[in-house]
Amino acid sequence: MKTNKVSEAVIRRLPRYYRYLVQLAQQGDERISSSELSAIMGLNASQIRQDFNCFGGFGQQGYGYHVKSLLREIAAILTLDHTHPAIIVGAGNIGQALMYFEGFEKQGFDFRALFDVNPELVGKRIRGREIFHVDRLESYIRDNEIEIGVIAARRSAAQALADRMVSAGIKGIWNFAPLDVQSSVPVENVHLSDSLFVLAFKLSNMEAGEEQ
Amino acid sequence: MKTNKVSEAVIRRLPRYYRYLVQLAQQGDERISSSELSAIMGLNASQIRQDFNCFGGFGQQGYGYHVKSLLREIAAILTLDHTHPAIIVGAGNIGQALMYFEGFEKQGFDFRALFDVNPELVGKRIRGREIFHVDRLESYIRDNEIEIGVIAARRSAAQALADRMVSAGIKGIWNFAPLDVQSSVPVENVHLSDSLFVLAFKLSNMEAGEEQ
DNA sequence: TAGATTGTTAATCGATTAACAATC
DNA sequence: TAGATTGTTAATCGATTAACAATC
Repeated sequence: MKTNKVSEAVIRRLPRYYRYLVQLAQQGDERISSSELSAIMGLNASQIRQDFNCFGGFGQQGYGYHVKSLLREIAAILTLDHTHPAIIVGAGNIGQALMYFEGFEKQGFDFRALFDVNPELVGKRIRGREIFHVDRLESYIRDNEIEIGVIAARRSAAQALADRMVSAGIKGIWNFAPLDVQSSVPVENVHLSDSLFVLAFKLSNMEAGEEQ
Repeated sequence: MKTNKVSEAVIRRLPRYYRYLVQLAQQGDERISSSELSAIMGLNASQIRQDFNCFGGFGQQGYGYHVKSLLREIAAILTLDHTHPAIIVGAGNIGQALMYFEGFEKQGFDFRALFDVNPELVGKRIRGREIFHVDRLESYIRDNEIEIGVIAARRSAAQALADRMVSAGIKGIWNFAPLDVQSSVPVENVHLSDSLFVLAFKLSNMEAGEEQ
């Protein structure tokens, strides 16, 4: 698996391939060609082949792609074949909702603890995972070799929390606060309101039937 | 405001401009040039000018952009200057968490009701908004002229819910279920796990310090 | 007026799509 | 072998960036 320089566009399509391949595998499909997959996903077949070939050839001429093998390869590329220890900072509605997501756990994302400043929350448990005071953030990250830090805190606290987590050795940040967190480690900003605003824009500006 | 053909890339930058302009306005800045904004946002100044000029010229040669005016223009483009009646289908953790987001309401998104199939949830209220049985989905949408339908239901129910909402006259769908909902109206798919997978990929594949 | 900065056209870059030889 | 479909190179398309005349 040669991962030289994969463009952001390709990376963002990988989880989508993964989703469709899981579905194909579940319905028992053994093989699929790039053109069949392109029809299902609404992509171009060439693009699909180009994308897969960023990571090495997974197909076979005259046959196409073996669904299970391809799925395993994509899962490996996305590192879904190992566990990612994670914590959630901010035990409010978003933090708690994320903790209840069963899908993440199945995919190897292990949300081990929550952190909050609210003394009424500290000590409680969400889905069996303890809420600690945020004072213990750094030591917990170090002691448990946490990889991913989820920011589900208020906007004003987000950047400082990111800095603290990075200094404690976190490897990546999943940010739900409505600002662009800056960091030396990879950050994924989930801007829910940005997405809602784009929808609102399209509501008024797209002609009927323009969307797939 | 001439909105001819604005590319998806430009549309997705608009909420980001909006966020930064809100901040600039809050800290009392009166004017900003495209190059100053480009430095703050990590974009190219030409791109910023090109983006704004998709919607008409908001600036003034030799001066730059008046922050408040520009903010008002971007808000209008994103239709944040009027109210968007919305409902949430699925009163589980995600649905409830979205209902508790105060930011959306301030921006004109009015989540008026929730819907669920669970009889233990039906009749309860979340933040003052009633949870109805999903049987009443279509009539509620029609009677209250709901624009936006949020899908916070399980994957298996998502597509059928989308179809039902569209047939009842919904104008756009904000989908949190982990599949690509197909629809004749605009859809914004918020794929949380996709975003987490991208982060996991970058964790292993990005060299230190590659991220901004 | 001189200086600054936009609006806009032109150049570049990168991503998508097409084409086809390789090969199962 | 013939047919099918990949892997990969080449062409196209669109988005980003640069340049500069217009103008406040």
